[in-house]
Amino acid sequence: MSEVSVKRDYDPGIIESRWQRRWAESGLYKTDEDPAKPKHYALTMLPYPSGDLHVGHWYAMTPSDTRARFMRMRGYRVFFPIGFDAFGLPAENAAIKRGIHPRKWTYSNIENMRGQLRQMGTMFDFDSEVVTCEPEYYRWNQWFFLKFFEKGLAYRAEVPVDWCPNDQTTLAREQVIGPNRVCERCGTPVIRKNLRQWLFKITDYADELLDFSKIEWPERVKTLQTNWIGRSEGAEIEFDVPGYGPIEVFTTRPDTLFGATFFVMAPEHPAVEKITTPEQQAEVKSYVEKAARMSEIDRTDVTREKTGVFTGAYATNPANGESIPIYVADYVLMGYGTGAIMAVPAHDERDFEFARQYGIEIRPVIAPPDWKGGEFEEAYTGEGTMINSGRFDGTPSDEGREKVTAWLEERGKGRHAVSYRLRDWLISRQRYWGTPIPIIYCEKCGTVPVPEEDLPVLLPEDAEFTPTGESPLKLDPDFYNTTCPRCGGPATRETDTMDTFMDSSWYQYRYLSPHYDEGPFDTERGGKWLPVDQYTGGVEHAVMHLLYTRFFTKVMRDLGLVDFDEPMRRLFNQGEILGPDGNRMSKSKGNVVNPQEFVDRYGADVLRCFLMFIGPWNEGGPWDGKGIEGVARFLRRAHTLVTGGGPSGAEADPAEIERRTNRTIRKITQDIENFRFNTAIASLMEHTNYLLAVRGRVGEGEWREALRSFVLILAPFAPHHAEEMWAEMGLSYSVHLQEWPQWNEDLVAEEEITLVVQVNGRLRDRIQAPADIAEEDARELALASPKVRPHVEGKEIRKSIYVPGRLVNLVVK
RNA sequence: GCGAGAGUGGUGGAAUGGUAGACACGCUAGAUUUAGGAUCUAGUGCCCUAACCGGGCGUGCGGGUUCAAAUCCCGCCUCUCGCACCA
Repeated sequence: MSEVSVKRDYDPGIIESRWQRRWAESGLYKTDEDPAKPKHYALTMLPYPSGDLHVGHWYAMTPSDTRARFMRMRGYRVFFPIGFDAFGLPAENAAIKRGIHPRKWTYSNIENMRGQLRQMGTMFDFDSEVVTCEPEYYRWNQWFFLKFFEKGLAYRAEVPVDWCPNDQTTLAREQVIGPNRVCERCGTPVIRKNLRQWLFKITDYADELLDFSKIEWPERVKTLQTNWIGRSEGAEIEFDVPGYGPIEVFTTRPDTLFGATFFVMAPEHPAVEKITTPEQQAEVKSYVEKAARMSEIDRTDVTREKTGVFTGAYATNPANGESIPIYVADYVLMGYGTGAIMAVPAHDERDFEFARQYGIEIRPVIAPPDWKGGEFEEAYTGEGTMINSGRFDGTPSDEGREKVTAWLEERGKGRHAVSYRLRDWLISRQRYWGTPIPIIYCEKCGTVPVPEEDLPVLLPEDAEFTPTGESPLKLDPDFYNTTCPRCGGPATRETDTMDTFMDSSWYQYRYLSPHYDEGPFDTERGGKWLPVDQYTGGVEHAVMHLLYTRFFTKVMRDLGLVDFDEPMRRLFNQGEILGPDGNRMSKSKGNVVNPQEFVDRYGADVLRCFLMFIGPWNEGGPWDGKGIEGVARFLRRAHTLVTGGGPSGAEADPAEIERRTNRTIRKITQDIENFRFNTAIASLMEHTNYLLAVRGRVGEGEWREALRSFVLILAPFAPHHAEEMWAEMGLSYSVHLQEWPQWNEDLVAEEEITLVVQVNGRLRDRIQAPADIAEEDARELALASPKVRPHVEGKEIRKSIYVPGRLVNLVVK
C-alpha cells in the first residue's frame, strides 16, 4: 500500500463521524452500572452555553476525557456527565441586543454545543445531561432555598452590597475581583449600595470550611480559601463612652490593651453621630460625607495618607481607666470586626502612622527582646514582654493575650472572640434570567415561604427583561401579585432571582438522576456514585464555585441528603489557554481561537492530542497553532503502523520490542495518573518512531502483540484513530471496551546500559556495559577507555563513585 | 507590603541530586517530484577549530554544600497570579 493511499485512508471528517455514529448507536458510553466494579465519578466543570465551543473548552475537557477513558479501561465503572449552566447574564444581554428571548438564545446555543461536544470524541454520558434553566432543575434550587430558610440559613437583611452598574444587579462579595473591585463578569468597577437582600449563612460553616483534611485539593486552592475565610482569633473588648454607653472593639492583640492611646470608629459606624460633641459635629459630618462619596478604590488605597477627625468624645480604657480620644477615620472599615478599634500605635503599623500624623502618644507596652528602651522608630508588631501594663508587667505577650482576655471576662468587659473576613453569601440578583426566589410577602403574615408542593415558582416567559436596576419580575403583575399561602389574602412575590452560582453548587448531584421528581436527586443512586472522585476545572473559581459547593454539601449532609462532608475528593486545576497575543481570549480582543477550523483540517484526535502535548496541563499558556503539524504527523505515522507494510523478517531483537512496549505502557499509565499528558504523548511518539523503525524486521506474533498494546494505550488520547486501527487489525469492537494493558516490571529492565564515565565530575566517555556490571568491573572498563586515560594518567585516583547501572566518577588529583 | 508559582536552545517543552535540552515545532542539506505541497533521510544549544579530532562554555544573577547541582541551601533580579488599611 502506498503512502498516498494511506493518507487518503484517514480522512478525519469521514472516519471520526463514522465512529461517533457507531459509538452512539451501540450505546458505548452509556454509564456502566456494574456493582462489581469500583466506581469512579469524573467531573469537568459545568460549561456555560455561550454559543460555540472554543478552544478553551477543548483544553479543559479532552484531557479529562482521556483520563476518564483510561479509568474505564483500568476496570472502573466510570460516570462522566456533562450539562449546561444555562441561567445567567450573557443570555439576557444577547437577548436585549438581538431582540430574541433568553431561552431561545440559550437553547440554540445548547443545541449547537451538543453537536460540538460529540465532535470532540468524548465519552460523556449524554443521558445524564442537566440544563439548569429547566424548571425540573431550578425547582430544586427553590427547594434548597426553602430548606435553608427553615434552618435559618437563608435570611433577608438590609446590607451594604456591591452593585454592578453595567449589569444592573448586586453581586456576592466573591464576585468582586481585585484591588480595583470590579465585577467578575464584565469588569466594571462596582459601587456600594444599601439594599434589602437575601443571604445564605455560609459564615455558620466558616470553621468547617477551613478544614481540608478530607480532600486532596491543590495547596493553592486551599490557601486561597483559607485566606478568603480569613479567620482571626482575639477578643471583643468593651470601651465605655461616658454619656453614651459601651462600644465594642475587636482585637487580635488584647495583650496590647494598656497601650491603647486613642480609639477609632469607621465613618459608617452608627454611633458616630451620637457621640460627637456639638463643637465637632460640623467637621465630623463633612468627613463622614466625604468618606461616603469616595470610591471604594480610593478608600482602600494603602499608599494614601491616613486621615481622620476628632469627635470630641472620649472612651474609657477598661484596663487602666484612662480616657482616650475617639476619632473617626476611614482606615477603619465597617465591614470587619465591630467597625471600631482600640488604637495601639506602638504595636500596630496603621495606628502608628495615624498617631504620628496627629501627635498622639505612642506608648510601648510590649518590650521587644533586647530592647534598651527609648522611642520606637516604627511599630513593633512582634512578640515580647509586657510593660507599662500594671499587674501584667513581665508577662510574655503570647501568654498575655489569654490572661488579659480572662481578666476582662471576669469583670464583664470583654470575651474571647473569633472574627472572619468571610461574609454571608448574597444570592439576590435583580435580573430576569435566573431562578425566582420562592418567597411571598403578605401584609398580614409577613415573609412567607412558598409551600413545597407549589414548587416550582415558574419564571414567566413573557416578562419585560430589560434591566432597570429593579427586578424585571416586579414589572410583571401576573407574577408579582399573588395570594398568601397562609391566609389567602393579597400578597406579592419576591422578585429577585438567585445568583447562578446556586445552580452550580449542587449540579454534580443532579447528574445522577436529572429527571427525578421526588427530591433534588435519587439518594439511592447517590449511594452508588457519590462523592465526585476527580474534579477538574480552572482555578478562577477557587473562592466562588468551589467554596459554595463545599458549603452546599455540608448543608446537604446536615439535611440528611448525603453522608459525607466534601463534594469532590480530588481536584485538579488545569491552566488556561490564552490567545496568541498572550491575553485572555475574548471576542472584544479578537483573539479567540476557533477549534472548528482545526477539527475540519486535522480532526478531533489531532486537536485533542495537540492540546495535551503543548505543555503541562496545569500551566496553560498562549495558543500557538504551529506545532499542530507535528501531532498530525504523529497520528498519521501511527496509523501507517497498521496500514503500512507488515512483518517480513525477524532481525529485530524481540526482547527489545517487548522491553520498549512494557516501558511505554508503564510510562503512559503513570503519566495519565499524574495528569502529565504532555510527556505521555511524547512517549507515544517515541514508541511510534521506534515501531516504524523496526517495522518489516519483526516476527508476526511479536509485531501484532506490540501493535495491540500500542493501540490500547493510544485509545484514551486519540479514540477515533485507535478505534479505526483496532478495526483494521481485525479485532472485535470496541477498543474502548478493552482492558488496559499491564506491564511487567521484569521486562522493563535493560540488559545493557550506557555507562557514563566522569573524571572529577566531567563527562569523558560513554561505554556500553551489561546492566548488572559490578563496581570493580565498571571502574576497570572506565580506566581502559582511551578517552578517559589522558585525564587520569599520571594522577592519583583518590576516590571513585559508582552509581549502579548509571555512572562511574573518578576523582583524581 | 504579604502569599503562591515561574525563569532551561530560535519556539513549546523534557530532565526533581548522576549523560542538560527527551518529544515536537522551526530551520539547513539531501532523496523523491515538471513544480509546489506532502513524504523520507541526515543535521541542528553557543563558542574555538578550514574541517575532523578534540576542547571550552552553558539551565535569570551572585555565592555555598557535594565526587557530582537546572535540581539542595543562602542572598538578589525579573515575570505571572492571588490578597491587600482585616484591627
